[in-house]
Amino acid sequence: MSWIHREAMALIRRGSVEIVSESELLKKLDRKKPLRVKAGFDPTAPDLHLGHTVLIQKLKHFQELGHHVLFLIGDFTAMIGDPSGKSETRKKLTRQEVIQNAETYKRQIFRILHPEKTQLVFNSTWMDKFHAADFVELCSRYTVARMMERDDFDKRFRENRSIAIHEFLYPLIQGYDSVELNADVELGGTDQKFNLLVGRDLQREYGQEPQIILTVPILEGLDGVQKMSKSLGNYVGIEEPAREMYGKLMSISDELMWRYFELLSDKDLTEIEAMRAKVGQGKLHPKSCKEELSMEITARFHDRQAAEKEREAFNRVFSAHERPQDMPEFSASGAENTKLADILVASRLCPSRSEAKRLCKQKAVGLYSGEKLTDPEAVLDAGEYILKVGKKRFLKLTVR
RNA sequence: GGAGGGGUACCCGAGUGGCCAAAGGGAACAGACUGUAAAUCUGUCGGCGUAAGCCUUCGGAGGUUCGAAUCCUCCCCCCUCCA
Repeated sequence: MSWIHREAMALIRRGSVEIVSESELLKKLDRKKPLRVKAGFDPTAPDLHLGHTVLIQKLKHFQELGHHVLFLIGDFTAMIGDPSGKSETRKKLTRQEVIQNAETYKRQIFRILHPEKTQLVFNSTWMDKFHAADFVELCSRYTVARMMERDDFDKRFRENRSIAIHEFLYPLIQGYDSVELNADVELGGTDQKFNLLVGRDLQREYGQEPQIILTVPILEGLDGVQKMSKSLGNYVGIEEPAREMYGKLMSISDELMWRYFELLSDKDLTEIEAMRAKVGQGKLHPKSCKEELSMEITARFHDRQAAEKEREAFNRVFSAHERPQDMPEFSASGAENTKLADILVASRLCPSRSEAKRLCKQKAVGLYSGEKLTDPEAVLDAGEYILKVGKKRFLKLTVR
């Protein structure tokens, strides 16, 4: 292997779980032609989070190596409906919604990918023209037995749980997309391995050279246990404000921090290991590592300055226990409107009066000076206050 | 086509006439401890009301009853088995 390949392979391997197969990939690289690198996305969830970026970063690596990225939006697949799971059937999307979601995707992925090196494709482009006969033809290229090799199908079958016929079609269509695109490489999460492999088989069936498949890990969410997903609420969206992003990252556990370093950071793996060792020996405080991580990620989606600003704000509020420099403002006037509980609700610091009363009782409401306000019915005198609810909710209040 | 099981608060799940705003767990929120970490402990966790209490909620719509998440009728949805 030439040194150029060695370098390229190192970048490609980083953070990947499996490559099928490396030797085939080397052969493709040898031809010195840009590879066609495919990854598919569901158009129904255009709110990307850090979990998606593991894969997108990998696409970027390929771009940096001069390859061609095909960002596939599975709009045809999505229009049929949701395949797996017991969850409620996903509503069908209109053409209009798909286009709109695609725009959102573009806005989000181009925070990472190079727009000029990325080709957006929709599988409806070719699937809409697919005839029933074509479909039968496609189905004839694969067997039930092979389909049943997929873990979840096998498991569900053995447990007498239902498998809808169309669920078999998804891997086939996804695989056929690779045929249509003549993909050299397809990326996906480890949970996609089966589907990716079907792509290889189908390409062979249709007389193409099989694609290389590269799987990346599924990122754990903020809870450190379940996979990051919007519906579980354990995610960091890539379009979130810098403050949210930085704050969420600072709140992850130390253990999870290393995982995030490995999968999300661009930091050298050996450096990460060295850092981890130092923390283990007590020579380095984990918080400073976490700051570095949070800074890097926040800066990636915003910029260095914004990240720096949030680090300061964070330390100011939570370490030095000072107030943040910017906070929402609210003014109230008239005896009727200056009861504490009413102000808390009107300023949206609390969702309801009951909640406000509860928090008062729990000594969660106070002034910035430290004085606790435990009576929700108290009427505030005219003046300026800085209200604090819990640790992170602040309000600049003016009472007239 | 036949037989059966089920739909309960953000999620899982107990509850089969009043003691049910509804056990338990998870999530979340707050307090203590901290590095807003984790872990742990404590408390809260539908709304309105200072409170007594009132209102809304147990798939949907009706009904029985002094009183229904619980009983009856119809409807909608999910699942399993047999064919």
